[in-house]
Amino acid sequence: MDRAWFERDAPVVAPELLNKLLVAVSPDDPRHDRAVVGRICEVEAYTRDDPASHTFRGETPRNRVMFGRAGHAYVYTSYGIHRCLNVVTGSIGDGQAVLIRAVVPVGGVAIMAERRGHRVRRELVDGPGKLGQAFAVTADHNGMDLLDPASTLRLVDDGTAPPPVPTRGPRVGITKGVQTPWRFRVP
DNA sequence: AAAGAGATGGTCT
DNA sequence: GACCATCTCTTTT
Repeated sequence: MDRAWFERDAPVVAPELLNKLLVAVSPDDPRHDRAVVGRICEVEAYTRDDPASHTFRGETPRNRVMFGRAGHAYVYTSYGIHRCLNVVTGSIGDGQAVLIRAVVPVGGVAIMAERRGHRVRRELVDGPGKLGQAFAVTADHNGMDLLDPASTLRLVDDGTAPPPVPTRGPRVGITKGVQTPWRFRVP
């Protein structure tokens, strides 16, 4: 995946990010080979001139990386509890990103279950906070280059095409910009 | 099956 | 001091 691929507007990148792979490894974990893999099945786009976006009111210490290089991770803490993962898009200074809301587990399922309190497979990674748990996303991942094969958290294209007609609808969990249909899912 | 509330802490006003 | 890009558990139909 070329970085230029991500240097387009978030609403364009978002639907095309569907069916790409998210891979996380935990090198610090004493156990061997703790890789977790999921196929992205739900995303949301957030842009600068978007009242629901963290960048709507300009650059702050928190949203700094959203104004940085495309393909990097923007991790924020939601409701003081959850870590949510975004991929920065657009050009430097644009302040856009795509929130990864859900994946289909395809590898390391036992590890995800362990981190998630042994729930049924369907409930392992079907929300942004749950994804943060299952992939062990932390503030340390903020600003990480998701396109670097050496990164412990990265995006991979295994050749699977995005859905030709993704399910599209309003974003969830927001109070402003509710009408903008920038939530995309694999049908 | 659906609806409600508490948890919990950083960020911004 | 208010507001969250959420989740889980409990209570109510």
